[in-house]
Amino acid sequence: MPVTGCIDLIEALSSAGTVDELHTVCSRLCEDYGFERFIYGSRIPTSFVKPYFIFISGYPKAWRDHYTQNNYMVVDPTVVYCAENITPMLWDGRSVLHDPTPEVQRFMSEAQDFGISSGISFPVHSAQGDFAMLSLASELQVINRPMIDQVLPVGQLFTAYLHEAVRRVFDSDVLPLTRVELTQREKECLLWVTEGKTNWETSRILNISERTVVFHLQNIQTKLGVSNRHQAVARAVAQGFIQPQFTQ
Amino acid sequence: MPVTGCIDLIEALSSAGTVDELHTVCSRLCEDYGFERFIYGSRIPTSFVKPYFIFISGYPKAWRDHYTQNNYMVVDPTVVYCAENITPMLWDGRSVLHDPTPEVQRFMSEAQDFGISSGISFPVHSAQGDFAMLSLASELQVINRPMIDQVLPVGQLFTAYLHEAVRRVFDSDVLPLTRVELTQREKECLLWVTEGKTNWETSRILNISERTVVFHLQNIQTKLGVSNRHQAVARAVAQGFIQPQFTQ
DNA sequence: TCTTCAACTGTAAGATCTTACAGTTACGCG
DNA sequence: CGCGTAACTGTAAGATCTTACAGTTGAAGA
Repeated sequence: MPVTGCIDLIEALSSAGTVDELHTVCSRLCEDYGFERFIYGSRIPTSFVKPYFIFISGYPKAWRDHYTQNNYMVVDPTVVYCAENITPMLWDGRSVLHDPTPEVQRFMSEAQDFGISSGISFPVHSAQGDFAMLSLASELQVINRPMIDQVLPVGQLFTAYLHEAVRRVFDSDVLPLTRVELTQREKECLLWVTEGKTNWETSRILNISERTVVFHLQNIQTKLGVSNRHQAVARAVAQGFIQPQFTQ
Repeated sequence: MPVTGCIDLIEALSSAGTVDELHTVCSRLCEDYGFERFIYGSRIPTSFVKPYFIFISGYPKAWRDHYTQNNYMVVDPTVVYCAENITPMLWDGRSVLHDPTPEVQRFMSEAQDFGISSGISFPVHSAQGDFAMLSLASELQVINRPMIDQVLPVGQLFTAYLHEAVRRVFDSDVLPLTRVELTQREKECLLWVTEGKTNWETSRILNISERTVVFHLQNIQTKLGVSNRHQAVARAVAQGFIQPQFTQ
C-alpha cells in the first residue's frame, strides 16, 4: 500500500526547512498508510508551570479550537498515555481504552463527531526533556489491524525524525527557545548539588574554595534565568544539561 | 529476508518474563535482519553520580570485559550519540563518524578485533528518565544500506518495546529499583519549588500555611530517601515524578 | 597586544531551609 | 470502631543559601 518508502519520508523531513514543509510530509505519511488525519504536538520544558507547546495540525480546525478551549490535553487519553510511555497506543471508541471515565467517554465521542474515530499515537521523549507525539487518525469506527501493523514500525521512527526536524526548524526560525551552554565546571558543581551536597562539601570534592562553588552556581542561575538554586536544578535536570554519569 | 514478523517479535517481548527470554528474542531479531551481534544497555537515574545500569549482552564476553575495564562508555561514540539523540545512528570503521578523535579511532579498531565492525544503534529515552539503547552489529567492514533500510523502522520500535519489557522484568524480579509514589499535594508543593518559589510563596499559592509546605517537602525527602531539597528536586524531575503541566 | 572568557577567591548581612519538638482533622476500609 | 493515611499546623535554634561588595589569574582568539 505505501507508495512512498519510509526512508524517503525521513529524508523529506531532514530537508524540510519550514513548518509548512513538515506539514506536507506528515500528510504524505497519512495518505500512504491509509489515515485521513494527523496531529503532531510537543511540550518543551522551558518551565514546569507553563511549558512551551508546538503543534502541527492536520486535524479539523473546529475540533482543534474546541479542544484548546476545553483544555482537553489533560483529558485526552492519548496524551495521558504518551506522556508516560514510550510505545505506541492504539485507540478507538470502544475496546482499546480500559475503563474510561465518563469525561473520557465524552471526549472520545466528541472527537468522533469531527471524524476522529480511531487511530494510533506515537510518543517520543528526548534527552533534552522534550515530550512529543504524533497521532494518525481514521474515520473507521474500529481500528483496522492490518493497517496498523504496517504503520507501526514506520510511525515510531518517523515520529522521532519529525521531532528532530521540528526542533531544527524552530531553533533556527522561531526564536523563543534559546539554548544556553553551561561550562564544564558549572556542570560539575551542579552535579554535586543534585547529589545533595552542600557548598562546603562540593568545595572539598572539587578541591576549590566554597566561595568558588557559590560563584559557579550563581553563574548558572544567571545563565538559566532562574531565581534560585532549586529552580536551576529543576531546569537543568529537565532540559538534560546534566545527565547521570557514565563513569563509575 | 525477515522470517519473523515485527509484530511477532514484539509480542514475544511482551510475554517474556525473564532476562534470558529477552536475550533470546533479541537474538532472533539479529538473525532475522542479518546481524551477528546485539547489545542492550540502559541507565536508570537512581542517582546522578552513580546511576543504575542494566545490560543484556549478545557481544563477545572478552570484548565486554575489556570495555568495562576501560570505562569505554564515555568513549563509545554510539553511547555518546544515543545519550543525546532520539534517532538511530549508523556506524562503521570509517565514513560515518565525523572527525573521530584518536581515542575513538582506537576504540573502533579494538571493537573490530572482536568482530564488531559496523552496525546501527537505537536510542530510547523514557518519561521516567531512563536512557536505553540497542545496538545491532555486523562483521561487515562497511555498513550495508539495504540491510539497514529494512531494520531501521523495526529496530526503533523494537527497542522501545524491549526497554519496556526490561523494566517490567526488573521491577518484578530484581528488587533494587523500588518505585515510590508522591501524593497529589506533595507534587503540587514540589512543582512550585521547581518554579523557584519559596516556602512562603508556595503557601500563598496553595492557600495553606508555610509550615504545611515544609511538612510536605519533608515527606518527599523521606520518601525519596534524599538528604535535602535540592536532591529531592533533582531526583523527582529526573525520574518524571513531576512533569511540565498540560494545563495552561 | 587587547579582549573575552573560564576559573578562581574573600567578607558579611540577611533570607531561607532544615530539623527537632508535638500535635489535630477528615476520610476510607475491614 | 479501630487503623492507616493524606492533609494540615505551630515554635525555634541552627545550618545553609543568597546577594552585595571587589577583585586576580591564565589561556585562547582577534
